[in-house]
Amino acid sequence: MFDSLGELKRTHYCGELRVADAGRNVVLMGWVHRRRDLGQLIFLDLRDRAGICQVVCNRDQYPEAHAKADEVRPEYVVAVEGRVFRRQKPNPDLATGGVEIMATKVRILNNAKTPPFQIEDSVNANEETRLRYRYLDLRRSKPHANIALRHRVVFEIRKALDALGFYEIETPVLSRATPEGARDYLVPSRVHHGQFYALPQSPQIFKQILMISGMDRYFQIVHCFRDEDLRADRQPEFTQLDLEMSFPRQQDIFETIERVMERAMAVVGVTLKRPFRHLLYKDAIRRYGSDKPDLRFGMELHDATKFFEPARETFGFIGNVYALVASGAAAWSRKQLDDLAEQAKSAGAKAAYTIKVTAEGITSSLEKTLGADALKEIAKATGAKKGDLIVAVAAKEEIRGTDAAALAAGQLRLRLGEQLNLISKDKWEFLWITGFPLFEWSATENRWVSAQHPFTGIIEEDLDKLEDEGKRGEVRSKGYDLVANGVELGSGSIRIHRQDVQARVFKALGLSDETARQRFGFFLDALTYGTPPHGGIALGIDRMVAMMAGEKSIREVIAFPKTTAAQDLMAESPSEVGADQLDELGIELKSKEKPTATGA
RNA sequence: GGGGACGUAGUUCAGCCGGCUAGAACGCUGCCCUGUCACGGCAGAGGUCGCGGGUUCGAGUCCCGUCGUCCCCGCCA
Repeated sequence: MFDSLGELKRTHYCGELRVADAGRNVVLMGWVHRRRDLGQLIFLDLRDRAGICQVVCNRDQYPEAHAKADEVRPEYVVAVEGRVFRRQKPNPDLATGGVEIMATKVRILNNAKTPPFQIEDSVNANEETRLRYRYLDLRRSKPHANIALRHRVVFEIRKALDALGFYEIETPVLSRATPEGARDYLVPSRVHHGQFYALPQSPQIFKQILMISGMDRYFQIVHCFRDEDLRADRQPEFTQLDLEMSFPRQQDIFETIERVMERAMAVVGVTLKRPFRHLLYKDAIRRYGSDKPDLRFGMELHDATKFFEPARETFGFIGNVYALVASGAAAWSRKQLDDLAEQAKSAGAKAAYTIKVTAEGITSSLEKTLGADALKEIAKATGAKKGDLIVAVAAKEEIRGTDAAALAAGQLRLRLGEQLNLISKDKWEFLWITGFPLFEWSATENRWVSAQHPFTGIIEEDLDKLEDEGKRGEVRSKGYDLVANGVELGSGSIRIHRQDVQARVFKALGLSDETARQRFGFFLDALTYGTPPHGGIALGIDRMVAMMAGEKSIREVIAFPKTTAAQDLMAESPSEVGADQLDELGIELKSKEKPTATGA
């Protein structure tokens, strides 16, 4: 039943044919999307990556082609030779709907089992099935379009950076473990038993060394690895646009990225306003309760602490109180208010205190405690209008070094923005966040840790605070984040290029000279041989493309993603390895799990 | 590590307070059909109700455990 391709040459993609092609002899190749058998006539919808085209097989005119079409089933791979005809009854739902192919020859190049789900965007298969048969899933137009979009975005990024004089340089995938930060993926060495490579969490040190090497401008579209639990926006291996420049002002890095983003966004027809907005970290927290604020809507936080001061003990709240104005929510039902209280709690608030501003006046259960005048003042201070609901929150618990109440209010702001439909889907708000603290307090480790990584530069006037334990939380870094629509797309910094400053940071982090040498010795050595001022950034390609594609999960823009249990359902990785392989690596398993009755 | 949702034909799902000989749609198989395009018509096949245990006269349904997928918290410099 199978035919060979022979000398047959494809002339067009199925999806490209138009009325202007009528009269042409063409050869198409693709998958049988659907077959409609009317007896004398068989219609085949032939599909390839460009789209779908209808093929007609007529028993009277071309009996052999018809006989082949009779054998064909969905997802068979076929070649069709024929002539393009203008259709008498066009199909407006199809890009190629104005034409059809009268088949003179049909060749069956391969058969196919009945697929577990139909290759059709409108047919929902659950993600587990889709991932197990990812090759079939990717035949569908939406997943295909996402992967194609990713290609175009990455290609534009490469073109933009090439135009700006960047070299694309590959850095090692087998490297060394860096105990700071996320858990490493380790690869055992066969040659050196007991020693391990680590897969890079980022090429951070290598790209800085490339600056020391005089490469001046480096970039890489690079896979990075972190052995941490997964989320909709987190995979164990993910792709970054990593770049680094020598002798840059912060402004130069911003301009570079803004140009790159401008070209990338143009792929989906979005024109970005340059330059991007800037916001200081402390202002982002104070005004939006987030270090990655979504600026597609307003609803800024109002500091209402002083109004709530008389109730501090009664309510037993700690820290500050922030108020949000939910416009039009004064009319919310009891159930909606209950939901709001629930959401406030899950956002980290102790409770949600509400004040209704209506034509009849200002009403709230807070009146007893705060007094009617205070309510009026709050309404005035927040600018609430009639019909609005003021929601005030305090933090559930204190978090050292951060304003927990602001963060809770920020979370609530996002949910309210969504509920009140304030977020327009086609808006794009990019901004830079700067002025981050260099250190943050780690409650689990009970010490100061780098907010970003230990090579982040320091604002000069704060250098003196490095040695002052009490002021460590006040040291500002030269780091910056790129935020778009409330999503952190990337972060970077001007780096430390002086070894004396680097040594002081390690000391402030509580790393002894010895430990620092042990972990970063080769890098510290390199720093001493004439390191230029340098800085850079890394952007998450998966998140970027997911946003552009309108997808919630980055799995939708990764060809072969892993599940939340870090498995590849198609390739069935990770997998056990043979005893001989382990033996070669000098590895002995501690205990081998007995396969369960239900096991794979 | 913790919390939540889900798991029933190939697929997506329904199955109420325990009575099921487990249904629907799509898909699949065979036959018919010259203008279909989610073709249509007729006939048919297809199930370890994720897995294990328990309660019960009786379990898809209730209970316990377990496995898997997804979402969230922790974690992710």
